[in-house]
Amino acid sequence: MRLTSKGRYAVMALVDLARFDGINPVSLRDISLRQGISLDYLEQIFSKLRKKEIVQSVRGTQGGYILNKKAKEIRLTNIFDAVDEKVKTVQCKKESKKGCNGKSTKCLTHNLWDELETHINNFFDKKSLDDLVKENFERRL
Amino acid sequence: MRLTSKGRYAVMALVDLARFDGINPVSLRDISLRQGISLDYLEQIFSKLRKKEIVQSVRGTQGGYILNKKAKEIRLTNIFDAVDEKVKTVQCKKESKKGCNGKSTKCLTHNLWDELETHINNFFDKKSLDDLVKENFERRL
DNA sequence: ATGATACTTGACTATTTTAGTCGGGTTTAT
DNA sequence: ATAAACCCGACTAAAATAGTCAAGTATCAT
Repeated sequence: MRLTSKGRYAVMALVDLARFDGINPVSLRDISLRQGISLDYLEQIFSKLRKKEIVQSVRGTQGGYILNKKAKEIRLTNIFDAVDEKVKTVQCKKESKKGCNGKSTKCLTHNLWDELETHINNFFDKKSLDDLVKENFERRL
Repeated sequence: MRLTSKGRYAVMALVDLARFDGINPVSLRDISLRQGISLDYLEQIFSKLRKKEIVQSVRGTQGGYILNKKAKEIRLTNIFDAVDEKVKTVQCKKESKKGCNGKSTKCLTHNLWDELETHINNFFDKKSLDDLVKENFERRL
């Protein structure tokens, strides 16, 4: 299982943004340069973040993005959700009446994968953007 | 992040095998039919499991595979490791002196991804094949 | 012996996902 | 006016995934 760049970049970019937040909007160009992420790709990512109301945009010169909520209230879950970084341990649709692999019953390991999914999501639920900024700050002392 | 079929199938197949283990070798054909997994694909998977000494093969008619260790001693970690299902949260090579994304320092969120990796691997370390067989048995009562 | 069953191996391929790129906008401060 | 920035949709190359396929070899039952 691997984390995709989109999810990773979204978090990196938001941590970067959060560190400067409250003063001026931060432009994607700056984030792109600091974090080494393609500007075009960042635009895609921030478009999603804006639609999910995690950030607000400021257009025009001197524009950029600012957080739309307190960093403490933004959790990894929210970020990943916004950019469609989902945790998927099974193929089978949840809604489907059928079991896994086209069988009529749930596969032998269905519960296991559900547990795993919960385990990972718990981690994402616990971490807020604020936590990340603070951890990062402490590391630098 | 998604779990690949290879990893999922490996675990499903081993749980299936473990339930019949101790009596006779279990053929991949049977596992294929019961679990709805392509026989050819199972052969690839079991080839890896055998090389990592998780199963033993018995050739010829009435042949198949048997566990090479006690189910209690086989952990998800071992299984995933055998079939190259790795947990990868960062792109950057561990060995590389350089940081992430070609920068000279570690990325702002490097610690986070390391933590996540550990969190997931802990889950895999705790679960043994025996646990899975038992859980499955209890569900059926 | 011989046929059937089952493991063994390696190469090949189609599909899907990922990770972007590209080209055109629109808005706004200076 | 113009440059800096956001905005949007379509396109594409590369990688990973999920298999398939072909040609074996070993062993058992008869």
